Amino acid sequence: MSNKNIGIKDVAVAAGVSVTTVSHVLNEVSYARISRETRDKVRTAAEALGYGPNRLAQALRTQRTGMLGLVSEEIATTPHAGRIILGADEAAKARGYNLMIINTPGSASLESRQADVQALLERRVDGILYATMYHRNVELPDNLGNVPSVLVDSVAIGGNITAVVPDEDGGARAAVGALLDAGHTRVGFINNTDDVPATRQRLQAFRAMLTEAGLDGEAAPVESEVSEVQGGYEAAKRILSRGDRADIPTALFCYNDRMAMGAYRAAAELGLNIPADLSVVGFDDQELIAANLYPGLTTVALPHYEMGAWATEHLIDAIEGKEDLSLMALHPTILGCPLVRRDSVAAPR
Amino acid sequence: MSNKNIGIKDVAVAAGVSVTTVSHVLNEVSYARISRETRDKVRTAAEALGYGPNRLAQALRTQRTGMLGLVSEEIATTPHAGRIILGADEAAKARGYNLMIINTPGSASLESRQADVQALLERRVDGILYATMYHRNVELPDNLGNVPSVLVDSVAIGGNITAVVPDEDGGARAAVGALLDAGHTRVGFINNTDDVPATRQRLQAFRAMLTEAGLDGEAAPVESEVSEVQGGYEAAKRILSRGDRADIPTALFCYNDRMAMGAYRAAAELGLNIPADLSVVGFDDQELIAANLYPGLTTVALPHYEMGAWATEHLIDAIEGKEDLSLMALHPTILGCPLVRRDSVAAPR
DNA sequence: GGACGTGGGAGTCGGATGAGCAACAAGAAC
DNA sequence: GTTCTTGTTGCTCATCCGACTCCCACGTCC
Repeated sequence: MSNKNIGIKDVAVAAGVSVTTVSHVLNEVSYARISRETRDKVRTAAEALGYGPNRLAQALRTQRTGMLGLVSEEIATTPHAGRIILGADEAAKARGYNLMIINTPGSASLESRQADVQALLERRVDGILYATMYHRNVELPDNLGNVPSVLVDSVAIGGNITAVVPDEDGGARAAVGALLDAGHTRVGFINNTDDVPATRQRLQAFRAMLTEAGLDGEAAPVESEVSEVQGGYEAAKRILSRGDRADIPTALFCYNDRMAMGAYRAAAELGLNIPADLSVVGFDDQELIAANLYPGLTTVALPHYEMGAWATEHLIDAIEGKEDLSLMALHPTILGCPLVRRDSVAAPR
Repeated sequence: MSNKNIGIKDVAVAAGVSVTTVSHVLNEVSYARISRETRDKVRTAAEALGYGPNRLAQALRTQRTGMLGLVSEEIATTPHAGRIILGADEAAKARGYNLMIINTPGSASLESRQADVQALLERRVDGILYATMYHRNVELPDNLGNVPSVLVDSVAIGGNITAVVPDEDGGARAAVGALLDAGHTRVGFINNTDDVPATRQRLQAFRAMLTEAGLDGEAAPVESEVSEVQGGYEAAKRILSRGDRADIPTALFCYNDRMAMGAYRAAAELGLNIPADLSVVGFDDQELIAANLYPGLTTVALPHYEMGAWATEHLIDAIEGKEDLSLMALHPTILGCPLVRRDSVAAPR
């Protein structure tokens, strides 16, 4: 049906009016005074020809493309990027925008990132979303400042760009709280070794929660390893094989779901049943892992979808002049990390 | 530095030449005769101003946007989409193209898909990649025919559009072959219940391999369940609890990694050690699962990255007139599924 | 003769491109 | 040696891509 080369001009001819009129009608220009009959003629003709506007021409003239650039790190290696993209795509689509996506390796140089942004700029995207693969501090290419931009899942070194990040503290508190609520008094923390905000904030929240519950937060067992399954296994092994039986934790808070997966294996090898002998809670809510472990892993969800959507909403607001991003740039916006209850937490024996 | 509103015009003024000359120089137009000095002047001026072409204006004039549309199902719910996107993005970037991505729910209606394609068409993408979340037969929106298009990971009902799909048969043969090579003579198959090409082809390959090896392929145990962890668990439980001890398989080929994960649990409950008592091979190579199970799961990788890249390469070839897609539309192109060896296969006792 | 009600002309966004023009050199004709 | 062709080199003009939009032109009716 819809052949591609029908322009406003063709519609004008078909309807027997000028292109100006067609434009007025189709865009419902407020000050245009056009009779109902003419309007109908135009609409009918447009419909019949299967007319669709050439967004390029439109954009050239109006200086608005209706496109958002999204530069994302490691699209494929973590499932997280997918959820950010999804959140952004749905929010964008809802407001009539589309996404241009560029992938960049986590290891990319600043110049290469700058080139990515440049590509987006040349295509005149109305704004840019800059997403990282995990919550951290990033150095941004300076040409990012040329259009409204929002950072997703990280904050800029040097600040002053609007950013949205997960509530590490609240998430960790929810996780530890679930353990405490179940009645545990001896809980350990299996932490990551990377120097990222999450490592520090989760540890701090862990200790604080225990202390606030009247336990000795500073003395609670903490073991750090690389944040993978193997690291979780080793850390759990250590933490669960301490000298005095009465010192061994009955609950473990793990830095992420992968490490929790390792803890599951350690528990199995030690003959510990989850959750009867040992309660475990993770972090990330990676569906593939958390929902598929046995028993299902109670964990804390990172709001990737929500961050993508939030960033997109506010970026569009800024583009449309409904909001001033610079006002929000002072402090990153923090989005909640809800607890997802499955079956790995129970009361201690 | 690079302010955004510098056009070819500004460069022309700065260099003291006409815009035509600037255009000629910057695009290295072959028939343009311009002295070295002038060329240098122009380049220097462009550099100094931080000039970047307005791709919209360029596209409007040349009828080439250098953009590829990618409509992908369920970007976030499966990690597969991410790898297709990555393959497409890298291939596109290598040839100077960018990707416009639109997500569509697997359940989207034909009209909604058509609207997605329409959005891409209005932005005048040079071609479209249409990716599904798993290998299957899809009904395509008819406006897809308006630009060169390639189907990724599925074939069209009614055919005649170029498509690229995984080699189900070869992959399944590699998986079963690994088991046979290890010396197993009693191997079972845990299959999916969905009516998709993979279900049929893998089963057929399974039986054929056994028969070719001199075993009774038709009599080999096969259990079908929904293709999730739980289904794999149940199917494995059944297959491993058959009447006669001497009939119980010593090796299992699982429809996918999630089902294999279920088989791991069933084995553990039955006191079967992997791989000593039971060898297992999966399908999909979902990193999060396959590499993180203990022991690491030997599996078959789906070539998502490769399919994305292949589709993009050929799409661009078609766009640039180097190739005729209709010649390839007769049969889908099949890409290999390589075996990924980990530690879940060993010789039977 | 203003005020409406209707609608069209033409310039514009930024860059691409075929046609054309000036300047100068080499060769041809005388 | 002078003048005229013919050819090159070097660069510019004008137009176009498709839609938006400011401003003007009609005809009517009070």
